[in-house]
Amino acid sequence: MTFGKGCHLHLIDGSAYIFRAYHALPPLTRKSDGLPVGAVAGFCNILWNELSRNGGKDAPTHIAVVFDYSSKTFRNEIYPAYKAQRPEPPEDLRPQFSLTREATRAFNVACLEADGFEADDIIATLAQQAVDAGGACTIISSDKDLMQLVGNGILMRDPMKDRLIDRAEVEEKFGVPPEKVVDVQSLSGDSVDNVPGAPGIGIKTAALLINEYGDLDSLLARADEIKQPKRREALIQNADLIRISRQLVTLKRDTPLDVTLDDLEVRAPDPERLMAFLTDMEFRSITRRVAEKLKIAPPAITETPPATPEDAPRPEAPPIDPGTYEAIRDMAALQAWIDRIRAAGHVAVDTETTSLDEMRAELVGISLCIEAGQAAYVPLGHRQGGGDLFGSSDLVAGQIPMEEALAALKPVLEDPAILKIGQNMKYDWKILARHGIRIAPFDDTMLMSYAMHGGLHGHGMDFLSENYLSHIPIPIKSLLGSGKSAITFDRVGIEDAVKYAAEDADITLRLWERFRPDLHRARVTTVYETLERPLVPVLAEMEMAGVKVDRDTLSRMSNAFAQKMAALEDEIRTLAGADFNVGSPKQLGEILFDRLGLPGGEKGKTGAYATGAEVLEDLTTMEDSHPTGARLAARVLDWRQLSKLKSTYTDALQDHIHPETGRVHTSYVIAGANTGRLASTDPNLQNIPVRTEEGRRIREAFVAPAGRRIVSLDYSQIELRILAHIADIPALKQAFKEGHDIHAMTASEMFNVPLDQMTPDIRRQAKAINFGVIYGISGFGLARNLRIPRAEAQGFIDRYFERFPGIKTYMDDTIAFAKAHGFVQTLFGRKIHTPDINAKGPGAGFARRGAINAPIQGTAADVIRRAMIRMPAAIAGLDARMLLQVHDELLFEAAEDAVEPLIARAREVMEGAAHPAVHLSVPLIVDAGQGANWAEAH
DNA sequence: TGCGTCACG
DNA sequence: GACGTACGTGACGCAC
Repeated sequence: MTFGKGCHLHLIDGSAYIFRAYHALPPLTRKSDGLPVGAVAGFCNILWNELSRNGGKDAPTHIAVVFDYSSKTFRNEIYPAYKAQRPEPPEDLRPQFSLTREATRAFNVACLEADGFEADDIIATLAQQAVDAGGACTIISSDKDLMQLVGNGILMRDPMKDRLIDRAEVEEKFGVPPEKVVDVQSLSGDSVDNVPGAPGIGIKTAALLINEYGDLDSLLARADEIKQPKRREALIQNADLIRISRQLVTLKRDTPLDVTLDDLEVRAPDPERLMAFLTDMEFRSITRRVAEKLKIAPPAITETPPATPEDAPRPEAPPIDPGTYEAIRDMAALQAWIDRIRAAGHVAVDTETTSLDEMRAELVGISLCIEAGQAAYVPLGHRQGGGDLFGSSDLVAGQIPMEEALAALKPVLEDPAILKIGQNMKYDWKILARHGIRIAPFDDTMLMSYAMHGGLHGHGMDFLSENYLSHIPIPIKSLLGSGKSAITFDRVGIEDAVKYAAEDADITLRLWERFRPDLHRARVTTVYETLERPLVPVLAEMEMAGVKVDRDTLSRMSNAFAQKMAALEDEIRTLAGADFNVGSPKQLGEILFDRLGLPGGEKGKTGAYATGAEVLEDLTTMEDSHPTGARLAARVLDWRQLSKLKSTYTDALQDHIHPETGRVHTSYVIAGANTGRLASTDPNLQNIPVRTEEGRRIREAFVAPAGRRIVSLDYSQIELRILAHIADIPALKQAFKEGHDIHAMTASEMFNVPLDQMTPDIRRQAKAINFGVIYGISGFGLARNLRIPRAEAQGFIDRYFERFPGIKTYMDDTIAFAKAHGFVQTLFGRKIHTPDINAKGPGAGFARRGAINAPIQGTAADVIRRAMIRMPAAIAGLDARMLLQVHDELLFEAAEDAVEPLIARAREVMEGAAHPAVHLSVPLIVDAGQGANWAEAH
């Protein structure tokens, strides 16, 4: 039904519901595992009451529940203090936010939120759309901030008092009609939300003034006419603040939304899905009430607490049998599946393509799964086996035309009320984005596993299936072959493809069913929902944007390197007196230590001499005793540097320039690094040289297109700042607050050297110690790094611990925590498991240092993830985009006149990224640069 | 495929 | 008392 005259939209203020439910009910926890669910129970009750209200003339034809997305909105850009001193939600409420959204979907009601906007803005926008379309709208809320909307077909209803709020009611509260509520609020301000207003003027006075002068602008223009001196001055002095206040309190009626009114049509809940949710929450009375109303038998709720998550009772699922999967070959069959998906409210999705490179891959088919064992595959791009010289060939018959199938699936994949489930969703998201489809909302089983099992094992589907479902999936090699004779998926026969592809969707769905309750039990729902899942579209957009790389610059550098290398090779062979492969460590070792008889040759476990940079650097100091060997070692070091730069960078990067975009598109691995860091692959753009002058020039090839600039922002000393906070070191915190040179301060403290007598060498030693602390310092490691005797290094460490005793306490406490729990945590709750922490032997050292480092490195990783997730909304409207992340640095490309505002906004987001979840006791500082290329910007 | 090496934070 | 060690990554070439 198209929304129009006679339609009635109900908009429920979900966030207000949650807080009301939370405060109205005693703290209630789920019996089996103690998960706090009181607010969810209250929310379900209110929502169910709302949905079961008897018809009548105000019965909704369309309905949605609207939530706040986060505490940071566009209003913070206008006025940073806005809602800033809002208290943190209580600890036992936080995990319930996501559950209420799940509840909303379980009731089959559209669940809306928008990054950068308040729920009130979405409500204002949809209400306006509803009346513009000739329909009516009822807002279910008692929030006074929404009262400005009342009138012209928009009503409010207080859900608690069950009372209508009409124009008269608003006028009673504010002393003015709804259209002038904004004017009154601008003057009176709001101490709870930190809206400044004019000091000394409350609602009563404000209404009086507005009624006298007509509206706010007239009032401000004629402020000097006010008789009372205090009021007059308050208005004249604070005219700007009042205008800012107006911007803050005025609800945005044109919030960008990805749904239309038609998407919000009332749908009956799917009894099975709703019951599954309610029984999973262990809500006895609501389950019974809902079951009665739906005329079904209420399922039993088991309350036996599981001994461990692994022993939790699992619902019976049929065995995985690829023989039962369906091939969807015509629109009728596809439509039937779409209907089933809509009824289920969720679907596991997997795309099959011709390549693992999302920017080059062509879509071949899509598999779908609604419940365990119920899976299907839609072949779209399968081709005849042979093909001509150019690899092109005809499509196999019996496939729905791709555009037609995608047009039918797009509304489902983008429907806010249908949850899409994937394994490594960033891949499928990018493939479908290239066909104009933006998947939302979604869950990702890989990221769920990462949040729960980080540090325990990998999170690829094959491993997860075998480990958690005891099922080994069909190997892709059995279809594609391997090596030179490997084929692409479009050449796989459709019958085989159905089995393989649909099985993947089936497995994904089963993993999701299993992981969903586990996520709550492991207390990592917030990590998953705030640090993992929202990163997917952000990274996908960055990867698709790519970074422009200038081929000519790289090519010229490659040629120059080749010439220098050839000259070095000649010299090396002359010095060696033999022809050998300089690139072979084995041959080089034999030349140095056997043929030339240099001392210090040590063979490793493979029987080869070690020839690493450290070994060669030692040899270069033997100019007196072994002049030939010393010079040979020096030349090899030079050659190695050039060889690295050429093979890994100037040559390889050229091969990664995309033929159509002319840009390099890396791929970030979200669930790769144990600590929460991202990893960059194909190519790795997180290790582009910078430490040597020659290497740094490679960054000149990373350029901005004409008229644009590269902008780089990076956190200054973020890990040391986090260490100072976590370990609570007053001296370090003080130094950061006052903006001192932290390494110099450390040196001064440790070596009793006044700051004005600091030498670079003493500072360098202190810097090495500071880094060593982050890495889980050892006397041996520090000695090797500083090239000093081990006893001396140990003396430094002892002294450091003496001066900063909190560091030692942090280390000991962290190890003890890891031994007791089997994991350590970041400030944001990310868990990093430490399975080897109780190991005996040399492995124990690694595990201990890893446990010390992980909370620090991981917290820094969490901070920049939070910044990245907020960044798109923060820079919306600027001609600028985020391109790369390098652990503590974000790289952007921007139009020249957008550079300044970009730096201002991005810096604010990055420096404030820990808020509001964590209040760091040290400031985070971000440095910024810009230029025509990365070398200039950094 | 494993190892050594070396690029980055 | 000896073991072996700074933390976290990915890509390349060689040797098997």
